[in-house]
Amino acid sequence: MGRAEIARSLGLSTQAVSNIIAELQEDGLLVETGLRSGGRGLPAMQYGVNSAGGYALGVEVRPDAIFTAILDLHGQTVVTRRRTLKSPEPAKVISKVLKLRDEMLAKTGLSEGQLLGAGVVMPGPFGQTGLSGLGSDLAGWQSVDAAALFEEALALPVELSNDANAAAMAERMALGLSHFAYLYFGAGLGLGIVNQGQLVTGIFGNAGEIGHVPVATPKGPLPLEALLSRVSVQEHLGKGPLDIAALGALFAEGDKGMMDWLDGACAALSQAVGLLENLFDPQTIILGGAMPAGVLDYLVAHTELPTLSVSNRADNPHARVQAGASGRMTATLGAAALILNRAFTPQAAAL
Amino acid sequence: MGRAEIARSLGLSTQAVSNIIAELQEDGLLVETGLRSGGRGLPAMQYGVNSAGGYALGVEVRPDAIFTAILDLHGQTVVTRRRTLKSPEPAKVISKVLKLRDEMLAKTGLSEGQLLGAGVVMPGPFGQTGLSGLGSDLAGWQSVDAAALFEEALALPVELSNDANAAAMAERMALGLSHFAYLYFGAGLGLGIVNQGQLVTGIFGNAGEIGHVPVATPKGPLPLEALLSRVSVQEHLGKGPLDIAALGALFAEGDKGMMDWLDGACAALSQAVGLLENLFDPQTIILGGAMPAGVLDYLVAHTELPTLSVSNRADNPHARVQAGASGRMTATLGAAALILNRAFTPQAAAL
DNA sequence: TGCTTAACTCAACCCACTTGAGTTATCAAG
DNA sequence: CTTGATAACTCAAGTGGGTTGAGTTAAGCA
Repeated sequence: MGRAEIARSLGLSTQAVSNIIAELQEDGLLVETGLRSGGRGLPAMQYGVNSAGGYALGVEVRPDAIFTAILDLHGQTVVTRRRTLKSPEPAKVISKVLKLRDEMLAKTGLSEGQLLGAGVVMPGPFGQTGLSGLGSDLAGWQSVDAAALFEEALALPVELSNDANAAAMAERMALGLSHFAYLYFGAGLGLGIVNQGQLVTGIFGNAGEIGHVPVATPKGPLPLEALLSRVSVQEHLGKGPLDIAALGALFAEGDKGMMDWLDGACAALSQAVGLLENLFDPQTIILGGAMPAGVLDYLVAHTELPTLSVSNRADNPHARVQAGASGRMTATLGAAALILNRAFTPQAAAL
Repeated sequence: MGRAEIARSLGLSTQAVSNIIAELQEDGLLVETGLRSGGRGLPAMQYGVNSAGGYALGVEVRPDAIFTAILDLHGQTVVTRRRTLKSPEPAKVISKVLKLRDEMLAKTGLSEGQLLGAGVVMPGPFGQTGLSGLGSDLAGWQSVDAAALFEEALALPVELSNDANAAAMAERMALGLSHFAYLYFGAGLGLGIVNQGQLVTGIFGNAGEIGHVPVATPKGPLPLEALLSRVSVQEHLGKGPLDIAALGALFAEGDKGMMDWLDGACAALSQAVGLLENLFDPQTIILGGAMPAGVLDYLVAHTELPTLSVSNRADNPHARVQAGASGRMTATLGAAALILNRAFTPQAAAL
């Protein structure tokens, strides 16, 4: 955008914008991106964010592994790292994260000072809740203030979030949506809710625990997670743990068990879609996370969209359900996106 | 609060606060509320909002009636009016609303200029959706820009909302909660969701359509609204339309049909509570609206709270479910509260 | 009685932003 | 090719909402 255009959209004078641009340019956060073509008057000098003006660190802590990534200001992945973990004990996690950070900085030639902040993803729910002890929480972290711990160790501002919320914010950056629900395939099934561009986190950051919501099946009500999650495919197939590539291969060859599971998953998803649409009135519902892209696409294509829904309207410009980013690193990249999102969106302190 | 206290909590200098207070006092929005007692130093002059500094108009349009109210800046009801309506045709509604406003102004001796804005409540969902034509929407309003229409007719800023959201905001003012879900008994069952002090409205303002969410019953899944709403009591009792007083009387005398209905309602509410808690992680869930207070209290007392919930935690300072304001005017007062809420909370324009 | 504490005022200052006039580069009509 | 309209941009002076720091007042406490 040019100065005048920015000024109009911000309600400032062009002079003010000029001053601010000069400052940001000096700090290396903005770069000229060429002159505007066509139109009357003096051609406007265009500006854009300098992708190298700063970097965001993303950290995902899993029970058995740590994933890290660095994104630039354009949201492009600069470098990623994965490391297995013997035990998720806080002290070990912290030292491993520091090591991975240093490795990534060394490899890319970046300095610690160029990191704007760190997004940290950990399995929720946070604190002692009625869902604790179901295997989804992280041993040794129940009574630890994780955000403060990382903040001190990394000497960076930290945003703590669960996997689904982080992945949702990454998708928000990519698609520019303001209202959506994000169904995230992790160990179980997570949900990120974005309303007016802001995450709906709940009072303790535990919003979006959709996995335990019951859905109707021919055999009676079952938790959504029992029909729509990686664990549920694996149990349905009965071949033990399978990684994304293995699931993708089974899907590609049209494996009977897989297609069978998909039938049940589509039925469950259809109910979840109805629920989410009627509760949140989103622009769209996005599926993403640790699932093969083909499976996500199949779910999107074959899920029956409920008619009894506020989203069943003729003037809806978005697909009601769509596939987002897939793969194992989705949440890690989303963690870093939390920092970018914070840097780029205005926050009002609510009373 | 005194100047120094305000300055600290706002991060401004005392001088800046002094200047602003002087201005607000001149405009009649602030009044001195006496000196602080006890403590060292010069006793602080306390200030509070002048309840007579402005007034908010609340309008609720129903298929067969119009309710209006005026609240002062403390949220106190100044005057209310009800008028039946033969047809909810836009032109008739507008002229009736103007008449009611003038009546209320005349009765209280207020002037039009003292009204800060109007909150308007209409039955949702807004626009053509998959839930249209189910009897909940208002004839003649489907393709009308209601907000603009009221804005022009009343020459006031207008906030348009559905009944549940409006009632939720009224409750927010009263209880000072930042995260909660509000189950509102209207014709059907509405839901208002507040996260970080802001309403979760969805992209078209239709969020919170919980009435059609299925819940499990011994006879198979039924819409929540079929078990937990005024219509459902009436159908269960089979005595035709009953007003709040009649329902309250039946409840007081322990009517068999009523207690029977309450059993089913509690079971349904229990499931709804689990759903809302796991999706939103609220501080509390509030029941309110057009139901006798006794019935709301009974529901709160006898609903089994699900254990499999993120809200089932020892350190939760709030009751998980509680009763809010009951009665027929709840949403109307909530409409006016929308204006007060807007006046008192900072809004960040999201990109 | 005198010291400490704290709220508040006064007056000078600061800085982000606006205002208004002037400059430059492009398009389009004569 | 010339001329005028259009639009982005710069320069320099001005403005207002805020800060800063010193001084004033009134209460509690030793």
